[in-house]
Amino acid sequence: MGSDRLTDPEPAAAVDLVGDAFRDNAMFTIEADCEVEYDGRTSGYLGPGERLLVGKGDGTFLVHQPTGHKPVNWMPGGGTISASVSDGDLVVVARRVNPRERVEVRATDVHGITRFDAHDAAEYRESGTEAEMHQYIEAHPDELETGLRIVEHERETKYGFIDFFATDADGTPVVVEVKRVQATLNHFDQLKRYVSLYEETNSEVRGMLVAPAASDRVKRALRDADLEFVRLAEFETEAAPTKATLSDF
Amino acid sequence: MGSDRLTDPEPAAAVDLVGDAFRDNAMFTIEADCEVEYDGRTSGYLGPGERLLVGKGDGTFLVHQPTGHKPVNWMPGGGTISASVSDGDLVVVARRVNPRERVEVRATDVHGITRFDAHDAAEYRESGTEAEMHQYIEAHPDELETGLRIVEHERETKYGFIDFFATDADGTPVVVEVKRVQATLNHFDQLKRYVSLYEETNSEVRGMLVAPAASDRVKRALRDADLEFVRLAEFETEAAPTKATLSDF
DNA sequence: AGTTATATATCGACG
DNA sequence: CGTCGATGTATAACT
Repeated sequence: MGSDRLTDPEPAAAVDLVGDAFRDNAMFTIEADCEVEYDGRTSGYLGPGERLLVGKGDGTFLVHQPTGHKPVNWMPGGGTISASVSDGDLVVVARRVNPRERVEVRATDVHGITRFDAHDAAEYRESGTEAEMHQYIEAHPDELETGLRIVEHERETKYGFIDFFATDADGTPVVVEVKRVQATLNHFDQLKRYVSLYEETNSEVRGMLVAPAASDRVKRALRDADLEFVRLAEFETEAAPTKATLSDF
Repeated sequence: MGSDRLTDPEPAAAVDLVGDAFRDNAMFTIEADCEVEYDGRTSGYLGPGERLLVGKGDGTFLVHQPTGHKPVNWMPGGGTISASVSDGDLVVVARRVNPRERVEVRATDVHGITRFDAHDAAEYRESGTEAEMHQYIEAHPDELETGLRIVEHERETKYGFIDFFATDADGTPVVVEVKRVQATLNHFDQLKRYVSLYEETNSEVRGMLVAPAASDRVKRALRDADLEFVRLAEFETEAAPTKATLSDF
């Protein structure tokens, strides 16, 4: 089918297109002058202006202003999208139940509306994630410290999961927390929580935060708590090496 | 001007529209069969399929699959969007410098492309945020505990910011951490970090986590650490009361 | 520009 | 379905 387009449609025609698209599991986009209201986890109101509305078959609904990465209002998938005419305006409502929330758009002027029956079976494949960093560490624990031996990966404790439970060359236990990005105070907190747990039974336990970088404040917090920072910036993945592309930087 | 639309355009025409739109600070949407490649903080590839592409004048670029709230690939604002023809395909590239990253879309079939010169001066107004919860607590500290007195809001320490520094009826200092949502282990960590700091000089300091709810695990962690949970679910805002709407739940 | 904390975070994994 | 931790998190506030 591809895409259907209405330019400057009557509200009733737009209502039909939205209803049909949602029923048929299709996407739609609307360029419109509108007001937006949200009610749910918080509540909010956006006065008149021109925005791009996007709806998907899974109930996802987005209101995009002319700038910014994030939609100003939205509804994640799982709910329903419906449309109606009210006082001569197109009104689109996206709702869901858990949590109970609702986005309502009143469009006083619909410039255009497009239906798009998109078919997409592909899945995004990504390299360089924290999961791959874990694989690398498991295969090369010496990169963190000579003689380090991984005992367990993703060990569960009563206060959460430890990335790695290891022992050093002397046999002292080491709790290892790994971050793909610059370490934050919250990451320090996480490590501290796990280490505190082990200190209840073994005061000799060490704690190691592994990340490509950390701010001075984080490093000081670690030092004050007798925890360690280990820099690990580069790691090779088991997957295919980086491919050259036509338009490199 | 409103919106311009090309249906099943030649790649060269699409290139012109994208280039003009970005130059003129306008939004554009493209329905296309395409492949996507990302390189930057990580790298990834998305095989052929039909997606909705959205570009904005600030450099924001989004690739939306038929389902899901989040774009499968994106570029936040601040960078540039450019288009070209390569091997007969429309290629759109969005880049930015800090961090250095790039999204490249190769569209083998462009179903449609729409330019939208959106004007929007309105700002979103929201109620029920954590900032309002802070205001409420500052005005009604007794809601947390009888006799509690707020000494300082957003106090900076060497380990980060404390939501409230207070004293109880006995004059004992109380560190208060406030969450608008159900408390998590990370929130417990945060409070623990601040309290630990004060315990260095005053072992009598109390720590209070204020939230609408907390899981059993979090409550146990708090109890084990001699910290307290205070439930605060409802609070009135200084702002206008909730308005009734045409389409209530 | 760097750091910290919030978010209607969303999402996925696991129990 | 709740809980927990990662995210190419983005974003705002502040230094």
